[in-house]
Amino acid sequence: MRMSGGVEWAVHCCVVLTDVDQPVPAATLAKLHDVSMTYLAKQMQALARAGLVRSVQGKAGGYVLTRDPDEITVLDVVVAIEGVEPQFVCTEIRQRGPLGTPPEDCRTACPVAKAMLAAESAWRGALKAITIGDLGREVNRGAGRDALATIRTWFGGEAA
Amino acid sequence: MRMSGGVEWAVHCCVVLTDVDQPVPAATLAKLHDVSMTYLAKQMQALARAGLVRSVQGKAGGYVLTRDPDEITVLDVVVAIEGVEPQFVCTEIRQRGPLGTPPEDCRTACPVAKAMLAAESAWRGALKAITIGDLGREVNRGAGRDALATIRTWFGGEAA
DNA sequence: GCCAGCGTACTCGGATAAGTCATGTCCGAGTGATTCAGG
DNA sequence: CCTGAATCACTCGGACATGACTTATCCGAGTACGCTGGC
Repeated sequence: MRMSGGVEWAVHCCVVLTDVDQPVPAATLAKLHDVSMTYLAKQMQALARAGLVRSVQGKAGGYVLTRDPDEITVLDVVVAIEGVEPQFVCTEIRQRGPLGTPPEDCRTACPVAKAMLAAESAWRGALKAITIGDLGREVNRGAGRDALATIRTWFGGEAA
Repeated sequence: MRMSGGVEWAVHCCVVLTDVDQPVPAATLAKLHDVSMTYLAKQMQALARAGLVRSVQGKAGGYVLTRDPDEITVLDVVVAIEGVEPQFVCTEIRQRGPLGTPPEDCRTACPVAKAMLAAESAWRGALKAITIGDLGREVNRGAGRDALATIRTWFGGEAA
């Protein structure tokens, strides 16, 4: 049950996209983080499909956030990359086998599934409570300076 | 990020082992749930390695819980099957690339990692709050009868 | 000096291989119950 | 009838194929910019 490593890249990319006013190409994002350019492109495509970022084609193209960073939760990014399928899927074991519970007695969810889904719900709730904007502010606070502005300036240098 | 399907089997097996007084072989557990006997054996091995169940060899052998069902949390079972590795591993992206944060500024954890780990912690907390004993009682309550006793009786018939 | 058209270079996007892990299976080692002979 | 050991059948345990998914990559489609030529 390991989370895709692409999620970490995607979240970081969203954070640095917080503070830009022009599209940033995937190649620049890859160079900034020193990761595989083509694979990161794949993650950005997923973000675009999910509607979190907007892709701009052409010479000065790239990616831009579609809405305010405070309106994008970490959960949104995770779901965009990992998909919407829940981590636990109940296969209704209780209905199988010689002593299987008859379907008419299965009005309520299987207790095992309930426990798993409750935990998953707690996980989602925690991810939903944090926005990309929060992360950006915390990055700046932790660095003791406006790190995002530095990156934005560097973006300008790369574009030129 | 899908959880192994074996976890569901393992939890159900632990629940039915709640109420037995003699070892139950993996073959019987597989027949009860109508699942692959050999693969379920693998899961039971993992539970034994984790110390949740005790294996008894020989003719009347099988598996028994090692401690009170109320002392075994669902998290214990999940960890036994899935392993202890966290679902999210921070690769310290912030330290890489031309604008990487210098290590001396990385005293505190990366905000992205902090968010992910907080969510994972919430997930673990929810799983830890539910015990195998809880699930057994809920199964009986949902069925409106002592379903576990029925299974125990059936175990006796299988052994004979 | 201004405008239209064209070429170009840069961007994303989906389709395509390789590696890794979960899934599913098999056979050998070990052990407790049974059985059977002897006292 | 009791005791003891040898046998036997049944159990677990780890080593071995298979398939799906994540990871990583490539090439083609599309578009905005910049240049050139004409007005």
